[in-house]
Amino acid sequence: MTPRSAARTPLSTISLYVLLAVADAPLHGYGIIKDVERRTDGVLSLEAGTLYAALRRLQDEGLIREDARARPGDDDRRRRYYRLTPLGLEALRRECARLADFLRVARDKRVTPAPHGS
Amino acid sequence: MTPRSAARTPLSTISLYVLLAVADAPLHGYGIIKDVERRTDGVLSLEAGTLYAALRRLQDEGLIREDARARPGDDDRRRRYYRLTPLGLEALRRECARLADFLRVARDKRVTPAPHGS
DNA sequence: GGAAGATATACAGATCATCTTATTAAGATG
DNA sequence: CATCTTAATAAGATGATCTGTATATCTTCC
Repeated sequence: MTPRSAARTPLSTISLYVLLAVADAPLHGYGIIKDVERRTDGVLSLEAGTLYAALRRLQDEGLIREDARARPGDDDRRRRYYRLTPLGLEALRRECARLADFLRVARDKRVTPAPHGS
Repeated sequence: MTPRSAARTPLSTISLYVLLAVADAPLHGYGIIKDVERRTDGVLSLEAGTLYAALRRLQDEGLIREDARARPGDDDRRRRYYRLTPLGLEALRRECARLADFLRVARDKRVTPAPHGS
């Protein structure tokens, strides 16, 4: 435990969406592509080559891992399921904090409207 | 190149921080580097080559433009000041909305703690 | 006023993530 | 069985970023 090794930061936009896609439940590659597409309204549409390369890197960095048991017995046998590791969750949280900081500055600079009174 | 409404999306992390740095007032290249470094606590430290290449791209896309008049008369003459264009502000706002969406999903998935309640 | 060091921009080459395209194969549809 | 969609993988191209170097200016100090 105590995974002190910091992942490369900041993570790329694609990596962030991949981590988010598998944050609550294991998901397979093709499902991740569709999940990201849907969540971003098509703004970020991952090509297969991009996604599977990213999955390999994220595995190598220990942020996700394959979870063969996550696939139901009656599911498509080609599917390979991935889940977030504790290290991956930690990285995702750290990046979320960075994004929140970014938005806070944007509000201070009047780029985005303040939540309530200005 | 007549930059029409849609900038390449999503913008890279570096581009986002550059746009944010010049969002409220014109700033010169070296100042942008220091601004980004400070804001991210050193997580994102731009090399000079990276920054000036990014500035050129952002100019080509019409998201920023050089503003010679922004330099005070008694200021370092080497400095070249850049400011956000209306198109750049629009792009930055759109990206902020995307980041906010991302964080909303992260909260829903219990990656980050909810602000309050629920 | 000359040397030294920090500031500021620019450019060239290398690296690596992402894009593009193609291939293979399993599952679904008719 | 022919075809479409789903699913994963690989190879080559592209392009953003990284590394290092060069050059010029400004500041400081002796």
